[in-house]
Amino acid sequence: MRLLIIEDSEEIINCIKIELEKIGICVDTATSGFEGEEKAYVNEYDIIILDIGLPDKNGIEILKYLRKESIDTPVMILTGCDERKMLIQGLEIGADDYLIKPIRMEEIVARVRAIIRRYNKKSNPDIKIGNLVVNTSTRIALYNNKKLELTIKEFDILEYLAMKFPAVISSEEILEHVYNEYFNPFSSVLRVHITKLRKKLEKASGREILITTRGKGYSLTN
Amino acid sequence: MRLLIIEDSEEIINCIKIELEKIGICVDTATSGFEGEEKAYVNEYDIIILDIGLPDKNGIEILKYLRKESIDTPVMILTGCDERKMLIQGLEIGADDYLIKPIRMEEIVARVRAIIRRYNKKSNPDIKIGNLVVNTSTRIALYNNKKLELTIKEFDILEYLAMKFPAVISSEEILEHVYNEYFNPFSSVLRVHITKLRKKLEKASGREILITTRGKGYSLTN
DNA sequence: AAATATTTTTAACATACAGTTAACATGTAA
DNA sequence: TTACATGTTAACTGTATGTTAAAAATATTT
Repeated sequence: MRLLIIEDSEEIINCIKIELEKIGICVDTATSGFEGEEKAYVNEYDIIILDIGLPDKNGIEILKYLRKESIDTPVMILTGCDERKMLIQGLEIGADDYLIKPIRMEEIVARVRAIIRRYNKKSNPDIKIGNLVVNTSTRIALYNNKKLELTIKEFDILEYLAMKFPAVISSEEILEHVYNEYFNPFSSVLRVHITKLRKKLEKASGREILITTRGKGYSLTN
Repeated sequence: MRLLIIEDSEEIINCIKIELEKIGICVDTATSGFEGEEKAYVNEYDIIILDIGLPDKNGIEILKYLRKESIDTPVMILTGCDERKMLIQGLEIGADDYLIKPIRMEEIVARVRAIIRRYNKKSNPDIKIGNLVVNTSTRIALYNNKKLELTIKEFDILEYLAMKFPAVISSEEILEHVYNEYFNPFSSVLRVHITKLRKKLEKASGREILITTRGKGYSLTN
């Protein structure tokens, strides 16, 4: 689960980030409207928390821009009590929730969780590739209806490859989605996870499911 | 089992709360429409009891809002005898039951039970998982027809896992349904209860019944 | 109302496992 | 052959979960 906060106050950012990371959410941050738009455009987030009162750019503009680019990520608006008018506008454009500052942290956490829950319920969670079934909401993967015992990271990787099937996905892209923005591209974590995941898939299917295309990346077969 | 009452009369709230807590339901309360919406949005309830005649906000509005946010928790409407028209509306929008004030308390209890059963699509209150029987109305759990001596909290946890069998349920979700809104998600209570419950189940069955799936949560086997 | 027993919660510590790192191995393309 | 990309293994680290004992809260008995 990956989230973007667009908020100019470093203090607020830090509080939110710490709380959300505690519950296993991967948090990216942007301290200006432009940076926020950029990141929201380039990366795929599950939730965006958006401050309306940014110095360089109006939060409503950002929201409009996102919806225009058909980025339909749920957006939660942060607003000071003097910015109520904008809030109404925001809700009309399609924000999913709002919070008025000053904020209680538990409240942020509770609401983010609520959004995630609802989002998971709505979306159709099964991805099927041949005999492989990946359920994104229960986070269970089956091969020939037999459960694969995957760790969190292994599942994350499999899920991402399954979502993008049959594309060949580069190591960088996988790392970017499974980790937050500050991952180390020279680390060997991914190679290790790939090895383990590949073994589990091969054991369950008796054949090669996770394929390497040298110089390009990884993909699944059906 | 966790329930929310949205009702402006403190007196009625207290009566209902006391009665329902007697049968092991964990009750949250809201004395205004806004507070009710807020709580229903943030927390996950198994049932909501909703008064139609609230001072600040029409009960029907609240129900509409909930359904729009795809909160599909069963809702039971409370109504005075002069508010019949609204009742019809409520049922159309998707209320699950209604009661006309003044209310007999046994009736509330009976109907709440009925809703729980209907919601779990069960005609009798027994949940059977292998040799384990969990009776949600007498709150007695048997293994091989022998009674398990469980405390209230242990039973609550077992009941919730049994209701969701064979799913793996996260610690958070269990806490959210077994405790009221003021629980601390970083506490170790659940781990302690799980340890004790697990021991009792193991002693009665001679094998492992309550399973941990690291990173995901707990589940029962049959 | 006090004394006692039971249950629940807290907190400190123990353990097991997933995640990561790093060193080394292997394979492939120029 | 060399250089680089990818694979493998094993040790290390950090985090999630398990355990225990004692404190706090609650229920029960006297």
